[in-house]
Amino acid sequence: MLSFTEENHLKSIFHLSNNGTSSVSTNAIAESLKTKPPSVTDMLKKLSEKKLVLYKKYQGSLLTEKGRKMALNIIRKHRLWEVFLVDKLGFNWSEVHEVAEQLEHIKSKKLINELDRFLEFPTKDPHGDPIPNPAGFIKQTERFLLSELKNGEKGKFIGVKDSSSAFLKFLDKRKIALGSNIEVLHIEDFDNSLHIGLDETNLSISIKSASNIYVTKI
Amino acid sequence: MLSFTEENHLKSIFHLSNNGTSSVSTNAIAESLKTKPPSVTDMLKKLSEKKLVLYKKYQGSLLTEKGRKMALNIIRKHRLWEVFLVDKLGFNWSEVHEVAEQLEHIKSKKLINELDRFLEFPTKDPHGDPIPNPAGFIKQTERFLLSELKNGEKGKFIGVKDSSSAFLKFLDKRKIALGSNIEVLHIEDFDNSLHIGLDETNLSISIKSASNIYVTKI
DNA sequence: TGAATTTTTTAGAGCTATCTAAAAATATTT
DNA sequence: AAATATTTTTAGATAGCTCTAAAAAATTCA
Repeated sequence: MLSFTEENHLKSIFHLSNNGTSSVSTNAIAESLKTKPPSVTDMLKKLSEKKLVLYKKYQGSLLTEKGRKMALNIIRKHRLWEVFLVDKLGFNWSEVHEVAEQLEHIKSKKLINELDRFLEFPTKDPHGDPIPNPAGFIKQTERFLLSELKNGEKGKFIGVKDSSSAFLKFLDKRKIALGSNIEVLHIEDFDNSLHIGLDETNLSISIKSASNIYVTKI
Repeated sequence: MLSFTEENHLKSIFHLSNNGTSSVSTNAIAESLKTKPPSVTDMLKKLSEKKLVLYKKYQGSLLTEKGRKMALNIIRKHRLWEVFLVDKLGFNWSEVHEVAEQLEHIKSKKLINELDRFLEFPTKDPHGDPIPNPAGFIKQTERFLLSELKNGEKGKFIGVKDSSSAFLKFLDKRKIALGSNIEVLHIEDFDNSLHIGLDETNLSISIKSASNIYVTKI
């Protein structure tokens, strides 16, 4: 039985590691959990002993298959509760996260399976993220280039095609980050450049840039 | 913001004190929480500093009005979640307690008020216990133990005294459910066991069981 | 009422999770 | 490649909740 803190660390590592595929730095985990690096180091040792992460001093940490399954289970619970809050209780999608952060730690297999059934087996949460199945399998949603989206369509930024440092700096400067929601507001006729909505701001990017950005439709 | 442990102590004191009206012994609290008396003493000092209980060494403890309100709020949440689990997720009423024990500690006013509305403002939980309103007011109906009924009297089953899972299973097996109408047909002289009429069937139950069943007279 | 019993508290320790300050390792820059 | 900066770990401390063992107070009973 994992503690809340252990579960939160697993979840954080999962999110920071490209769904458990890459290695994550101690500082990144600390920042995402609003805690300090020494606390994370302690926890990594603990999770390593439980065979949930592979941890080597100064070398970052990587989820094991077991750890990845556990993280997916917590994420499954989090996202199902979000669906419940929005669909059944009328929460706004921006209000659900904090409450789901609490509900995701409730321990009861029956509860979560019955909730899943009650919600009629949803496949996406209110933010458009996929809900893992009970076995921890996550259906990869089809990805598109931002340049393939039509006027008015919305996408979530999930990756880049060519990850040259110049392009990554370009994205940083415009605050286009992994997970950003992007709406195509207008496509310019003469140069195919895109006017896009990003959080509260609007900006314009070239077709070349848009052809380098992967999104999932939401 | 109270911790889980603090909330559990308040709830325990409330239940042991006749709805917050009488004083409760340290040992009784320890037993009900499956913890040891020294832990309870520590907690009583803490709750006393927060003005939630009146505590004097060796004299037991009594909820303050503030403490009583807090206890009722936790009980409200517990019972609303029980209704949700039974009515919406199809839990058996003997399975809900353990999960509700976890759910009752979720902190979100909006969550519980929306849940209340979603459930259409129920007034009783699946065990027949009244659900306090948001202000902590609890409506009491006059209730009797089945063992207090005389020959020929009829009652409606509204709740149990001790809701141990063993006893709830006992009731399930005999199809004695909330709302069942029970008639006392005969009281056996030598062991005080009761012959009762239940819907279309008759059965016999021990005085011990009858002392655990609350009814309203009808 | 005085002795025995029970209840309750105190004292002291362990475990988890957190922190700050300082040391060690790694990465970056000139 | 050496100096500098950053990241990460270690060391040591604190707070919350728990325990056992022993002392203190209250209660029971003979």
